[in-house]
Amino acid sequence: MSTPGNTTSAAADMAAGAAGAADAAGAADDMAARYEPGQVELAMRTLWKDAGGYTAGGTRADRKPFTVMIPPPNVTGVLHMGHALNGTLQDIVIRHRRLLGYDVLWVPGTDHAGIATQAVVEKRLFAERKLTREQLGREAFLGEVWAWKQKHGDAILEQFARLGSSCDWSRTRFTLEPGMSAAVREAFVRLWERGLIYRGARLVNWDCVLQTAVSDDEIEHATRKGKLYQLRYPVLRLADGSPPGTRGTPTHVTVATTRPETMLGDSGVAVHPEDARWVGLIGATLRLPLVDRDIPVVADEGVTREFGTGAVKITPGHDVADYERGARHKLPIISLLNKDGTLNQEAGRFTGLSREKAREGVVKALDELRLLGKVEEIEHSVPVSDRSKSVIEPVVSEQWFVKMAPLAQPAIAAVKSGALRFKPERWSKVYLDWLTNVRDWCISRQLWWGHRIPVWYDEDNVAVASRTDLALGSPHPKTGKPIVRQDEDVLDTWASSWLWPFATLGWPAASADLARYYPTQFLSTASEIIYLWVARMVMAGYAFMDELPEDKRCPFAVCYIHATVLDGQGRRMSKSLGNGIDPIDMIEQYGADAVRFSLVMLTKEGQDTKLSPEKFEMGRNFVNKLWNASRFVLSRAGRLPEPARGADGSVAVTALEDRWILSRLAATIESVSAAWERYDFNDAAQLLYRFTWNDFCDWYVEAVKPRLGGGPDASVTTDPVAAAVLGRVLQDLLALLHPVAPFVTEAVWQRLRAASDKPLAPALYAASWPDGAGLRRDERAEADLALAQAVVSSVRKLRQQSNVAERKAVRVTVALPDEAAVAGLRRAEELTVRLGSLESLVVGTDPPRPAGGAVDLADGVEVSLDLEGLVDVSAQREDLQRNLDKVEKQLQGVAAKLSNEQFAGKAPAEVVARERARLAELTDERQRLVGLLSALAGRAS
RNA sequence: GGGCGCAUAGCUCAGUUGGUUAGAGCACCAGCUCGACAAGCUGGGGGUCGCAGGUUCGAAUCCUGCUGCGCCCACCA
Repeated sequence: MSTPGNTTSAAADMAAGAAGAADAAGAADDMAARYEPGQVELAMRTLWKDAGGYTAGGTRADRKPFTVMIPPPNVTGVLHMGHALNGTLQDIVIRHRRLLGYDVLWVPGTDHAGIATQAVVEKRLFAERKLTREQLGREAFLGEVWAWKQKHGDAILEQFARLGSSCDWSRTRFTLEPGMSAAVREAFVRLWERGLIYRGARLVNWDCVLQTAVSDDEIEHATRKGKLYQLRYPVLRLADGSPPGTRGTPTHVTVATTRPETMLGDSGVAVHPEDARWVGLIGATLRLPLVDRDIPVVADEGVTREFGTGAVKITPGHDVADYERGARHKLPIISLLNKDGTLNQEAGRFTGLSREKAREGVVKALDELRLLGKVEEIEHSVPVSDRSKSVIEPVVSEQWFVKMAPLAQPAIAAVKSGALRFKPERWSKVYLDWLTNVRDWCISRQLWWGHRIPVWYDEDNVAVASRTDLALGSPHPKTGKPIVRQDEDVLDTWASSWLWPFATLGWPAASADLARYYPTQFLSTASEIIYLWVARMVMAGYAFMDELPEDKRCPFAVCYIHATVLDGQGRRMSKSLGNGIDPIDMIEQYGADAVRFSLVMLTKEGQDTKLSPEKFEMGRNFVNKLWNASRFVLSRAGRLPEPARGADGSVAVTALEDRWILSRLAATIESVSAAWERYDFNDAAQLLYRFTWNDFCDWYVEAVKPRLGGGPDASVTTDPVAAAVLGRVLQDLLALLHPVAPFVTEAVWQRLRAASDKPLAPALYAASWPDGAGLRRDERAEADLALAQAVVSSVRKLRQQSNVAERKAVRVTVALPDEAAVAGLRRAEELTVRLGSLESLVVGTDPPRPAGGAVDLADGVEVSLDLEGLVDVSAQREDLQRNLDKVEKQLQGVAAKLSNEQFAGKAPAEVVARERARLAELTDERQRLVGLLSALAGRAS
């Protein structure tokens, strides 16, 4: 893969040039011992911005496109941890694909969030100027909202940028801008033409504070304390006209309700048709108290006999279940409420009262009439508006609806056919369940901030939808009569955001962007908007992109549902609880890379995660480790030459540690590439963490130190092979880490570039993904080095156990299980001696053990230190005994397994053989440990 | 009421299709100013994998039930 030199920009060159002078030693001069994220982030953002490389198309117009649409945050919003996580995941995908050479487009933008934004501005207007929107008027009020949007609306995008998000800022969109209006109107009119839009009086969720209808998906259910009241309605006459009490029938019907004031709007009572208690009353007429209305008793299968008294009052105007029940029995709908939640003239003497006052009044009045039964304290669930937190009232109101069932079909098929895949997969069930039971969508909102419904009426109230504005007085396209008004309402916010994947690309115009970047490949979002947004976008894709071939309509191929970020106690982070952790605070405290890396390390495939500020230390420490390792390489390795290649094209190295790290690098490139590709973000981060910290820093850098100049021994000069390997590993490592930690990797890259003899891309973000060229797995090097690691670790342990200073050279004898291992350790001898600070190393399958000394035995590797009486006998004994206990226990398990005939008969031969070998190893190890312990006992006495 | 998820070391979490000795970070203990890094280095201790059954030669892993916690959906008034 070639480095895309064509993305070179003068600015990046300049920044790179400034970062390091021609002499390599200077590359690390300006690197502080502690990584300072603030400075680096500012500099890198400037570099990226000036380079302009986030803009899609351009010199990459010949590449394969890869598109991601940001879930547009609300303009009113501030960045929270969910955004930070989601922004990080999307940026990882985008940066990874950019490095792979794709023409990536990540479209940023914001959502006008009708209700939320209007509420914020209304609140401020009242707080600052004591004005309501009605006092200001529609035009002036909208002016206020726009002014507010201009001033605060981009704050959240700026916060995304601080996180390092590499969005194409030149394509920033807003759901209420003119281009979106054209899309919204086109979509509305098309639905209208297809007969999928209708207006009707329906029971809707009414928010009495915001005075608008809200959709089912905008309400939440809160558990509140309340009372369950029993009300007694007197029987007026039975079905056949006979008086109450005839044939032993009850003289009153007792019903229960948590909202007694709604009884004013009752138009019937329902009982189960087979309920013995009430069967005689079916068809009877009741006299509804307080309003003296005559209402029937009807039989309804839907009534649960076991619940309460088995009789249910029916209030079709203010209860969803009753609305349907009332419709079944053709009962009149009585609306009791004004828009603000006060009672209207239907409420008789309670007219004008608030819901709460009316409730008190009704209860008191019924009590006085001795028609109030039992009153119980209960906990029940109450619908509450997401936005205003006020109790939602179901009310009957004229609204616009979209018929959803036809739109849902292709969206269901998309998941069933695999055109759309959820990750984690389980969310597809949630998505499908909603779509298969989808209800019609109430899309009108009684707000001002939003897309005005493109419907006009003539003097007879005949409605028509239009792509263009119809002037007052102009002829109605259907009736020819003059247009007298436009619909006052605006559309639900989601009626614009469901068009996001293509409206942002210019639809309904046939734009080049739309042709090139639709459909997108990846969408990452929160589970809570699967219904509100994800499902609707898929429906919209199939409904409006229908000129595209079937397989190009689905707006995204993968929908990744990210983890929910919870606080340290496992609660949702929310403003009201005040338990949120501000990502910007964290970025300032720990750095953007640390925030990104920590979030990815902490969230495994959409599993909810508990977060507390200290968690970011992990990322900060890691970034600092990488920074310092880089600082070391740049300051000690001198110029970094391009590694020489052998005849077979592989990097030519002979030193064990070189072969080993390149082998580990090959493995890491492969596994990390696969993990990013699969969107297994956490796996990739874990792999990178281990490779960077354990393989590269702990072992390779330590192993290679003596081959580098600039150290304590002035006579040592840098081995060019070591420098080449260091350069190569660092270069690839930076690229591998760049998607998750863009700032630090770019900052180091700029310096590496200055120190490297190989021509590197002027900026890492536009460089190329490591292709593993010249690298290969070297199993023998990995095995040999593992032996060295085992011996060195044992030596260190014995040193501590015996209080021998770390750098004091010791004589060591190692006994290994077989000749192959002996040969392996001999190949790693030089390294072992050096890293273990050994004076001498004797290796064999059964070498003569030093007379007195400390011994460690693990995994068949027996390491003895010749210490001549320095041994702390009790510590040794304790350690060996603990070891022996463990071995005994394991031995028992393995022996039991092997003596089980079933095991030998049924387990695969390979497994049985492995167990046999294990038995032999353990037996040998036990024998040795017993011997060592008895020898120790002899010495102690 | 229905659905989904979680329960593994003191804490936060990994643990692929069942198969040698269940891992990491933090915390803890002990020792380290060694020329990248104390945001560090080295070593160590710590888990009957929520409970009870079942399937299997073999279960943290698969099945059933239970308990606890969380989320989503739902018109039991």
